[in-house]
Amino acid sequence: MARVKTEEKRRAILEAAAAVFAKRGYHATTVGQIAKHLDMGLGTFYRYFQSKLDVFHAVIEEVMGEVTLVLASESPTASTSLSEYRTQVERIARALFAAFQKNRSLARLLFVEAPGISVELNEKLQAAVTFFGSSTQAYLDNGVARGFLRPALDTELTALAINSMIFEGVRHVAAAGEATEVLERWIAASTGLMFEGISIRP
Amino acid sequence: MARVKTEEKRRAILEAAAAVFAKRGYHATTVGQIAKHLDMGLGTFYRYFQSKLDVFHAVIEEVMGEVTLVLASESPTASTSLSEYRTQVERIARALFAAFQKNRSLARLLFVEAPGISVELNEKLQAAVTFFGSSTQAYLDNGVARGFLRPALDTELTALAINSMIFEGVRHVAAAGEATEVLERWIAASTGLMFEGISIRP
Amino acid sequence: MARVKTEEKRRAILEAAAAVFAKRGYHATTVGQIAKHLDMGLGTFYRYFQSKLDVFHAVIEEVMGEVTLVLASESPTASTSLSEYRTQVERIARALFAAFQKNRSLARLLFVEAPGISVELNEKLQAAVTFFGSSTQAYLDNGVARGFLRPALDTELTALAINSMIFEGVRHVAAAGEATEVLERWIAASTGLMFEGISIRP
Amino acid sequence: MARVKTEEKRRAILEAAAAVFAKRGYHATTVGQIAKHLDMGLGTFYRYFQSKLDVFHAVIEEVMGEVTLVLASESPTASTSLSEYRTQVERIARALFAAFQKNRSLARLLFVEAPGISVELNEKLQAAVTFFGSSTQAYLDNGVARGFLRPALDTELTALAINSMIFEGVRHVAAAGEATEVLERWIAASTGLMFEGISIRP
DNA sequence: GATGAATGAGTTTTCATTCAT
DNA sequence: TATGAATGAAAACTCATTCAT
Repeated sequence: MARVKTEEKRRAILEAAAAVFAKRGYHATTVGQIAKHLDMGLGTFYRYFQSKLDVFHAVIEEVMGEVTLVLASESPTASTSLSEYRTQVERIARALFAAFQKNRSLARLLFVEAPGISVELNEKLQAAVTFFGSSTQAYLDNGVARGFLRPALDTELTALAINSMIFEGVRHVAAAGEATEVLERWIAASTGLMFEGISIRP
Repeated sequence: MARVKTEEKRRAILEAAAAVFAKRGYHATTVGQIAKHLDMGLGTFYRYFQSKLDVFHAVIEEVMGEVTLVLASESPTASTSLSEYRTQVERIARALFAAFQKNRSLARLLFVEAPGISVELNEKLQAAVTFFGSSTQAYLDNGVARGFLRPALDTELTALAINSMIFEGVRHVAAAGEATEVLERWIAASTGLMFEGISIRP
Repeated sequence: MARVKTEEKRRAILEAAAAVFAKRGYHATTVGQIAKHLDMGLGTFYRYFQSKLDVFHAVIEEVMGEVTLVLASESPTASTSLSEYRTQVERIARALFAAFQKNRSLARLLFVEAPGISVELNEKLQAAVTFFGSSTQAYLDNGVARGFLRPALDTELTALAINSMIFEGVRHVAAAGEATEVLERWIAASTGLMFEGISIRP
Repeated sequence: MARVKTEEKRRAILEAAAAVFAKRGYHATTVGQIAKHLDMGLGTFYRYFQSKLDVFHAVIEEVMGEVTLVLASESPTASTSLSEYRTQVERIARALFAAFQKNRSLARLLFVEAPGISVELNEKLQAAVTFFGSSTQAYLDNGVARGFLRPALDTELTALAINSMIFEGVRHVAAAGEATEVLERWIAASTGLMFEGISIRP
């Protein structure tokens, strides 16, 4: 039971920290502000997290976990045709947007704050980007193998380029406030670019 | 003569600052480190820049200036055919890579550190991103008007998506050390994606 | 209980600050010296006062409060005869001397340091001087109205002149160390001057 | 000739320093400001004065010198009657007011800034006050000896009380801007107080 | 477990003074 | 003699972290 209570409190602190970090940024946030956000003693914070950096790591991991969850819910080899894959991509994109839509500032935290905080964090971020890259690459490889994507595709780097578009989309839409319309336009534009390119078809 | 010397010293401090900022990040950098990097008294720094933030602004503006220079050297309406435009895009990409190749960490500074430092700086960055966006959009509009790009193109958002790919490329190649080979692969992959998309042509 | 302890500590810092300020002057005093005076960490000071200027304001207000208290305990219209008024003046003078006797250097702080520190403080001081002036003027007006003071008296400026004598007396006696004798002489001299003037009576 | 030029320059710096000190106060004044006031190199200052404190001492001595000059132009034993002495006192008061009227802020410098700067300066000021005291006392002793002042006068402390009135008058009139009227009222009020006291004559 | 007072290392910034030109 | 670039000591202030209650 104490276990449960402890876990709950840790979770509460984590969420308060995420909120304050998202609002003020890592450096401008003080541990005192996080504590006050919960009407909690300053010292209590240190019973649940070792340091300010520690809770920031936890927040970032939480966010990365959600992204991972989205990716894990889809299979890279599920699609057998172009249209299936396109549908799958749109589904993934929407899920990612939704994850960040909950708290738009989290995107800023993840993409803007985090890499500048510590080498360790930056490496973790880079690892995640690489992981997302190989994940996307697996989808592309599947498409090439099944013959519905171009055979000459440099799947490794193309995967990175696609991911950058997706994450930029998250950033952009997150910045655009109430954004359902922008979201739809972004998905249309980026999947259009991704699947057909910009040049006119012969 | 004093004028010249002063300008030289200011430049030297600017470059030292850029180096240290790039290496350690804004917050982890102390003015003392910048001074020590030049074997210079701490107070001397303050003869040339008003504050740590001041020199950081100057560094960022310097970098943005170089990017602007690259874009300004090309005309959005110069290309009259698909192949001309594709050549132009590759030329711009190479020039951008070269600009950041001088000091690879500058990309990190610009894209990762800067937005989190001050509201003013963030706005400046956002303005630049928007500007680069409209610039790219002008190229796309030209292509649509001349009939060599898809007529249905959402040129505004597609421009942002393309830019995100390009800047991610800069980041990626910059991170890859000695990188001529990676650069060529990136350019091939991203222009391939950009012009033809990933799907097999009917 | 914490409330009480907090108030006590604040008071202790206030008194330590008064002592150091009185001894070394505002500018020559460092917050570190105040802290060391109490064998206290530097940061602790900033838990109780916002800044060095803040604690100085508090010290000055404390001193001005004591003076105001002395004046408030007497009524300008109480005296109905010359001898009553003379007794009242001596009583006020003694009370003022006593107030500053506790810590002699406070007079220096109030009259010498304070006006040069900040515009705000100077205005507060000027307001106090003006207030003490009108207070004294009320006593003089009472005496004129009751017919025991000279009818032609310029009560406004004469009040200021009298006050300057009194405060100079405070300063002088404060500077004279163990001073009962000097105090008595000063009171005799200044009330003699005040009531009879220096010229021989016809 | 060089001698003369040197003396002139020193004088110019002295006056510039007085002006800036008077305007901004000792601590807020920087040596650079004094130099700029003369369109002069910063280093040049140090060819004429050893330090910032050095020039401040010189400025204060200059002001005290003027006061001394006023006192020296009168003789404590010159007056042989009450009316002669009263005329003499008014003459001295006017001369003192005139000396400070040239630059009103000098009064603030002398009475407010100076005592807080250094122990040495404070002692010099105290010595001056004592000196002015004995000077005034000599006048009073003369009056008592010649029989036109009260024989019981405590001439030492009465002298200090009178001086405090006079200097407070300088301060007050100096603070009152264009002040001929205030000056006349002050002289009337303070000499009235000084010679006749406030009580009605029997 | 909870608290919050105490701490002091670490940073930015100023400016009197020096000294090479 | 004049200059002003260079210097670094000194001071205010912040805040993550500790620990006694």
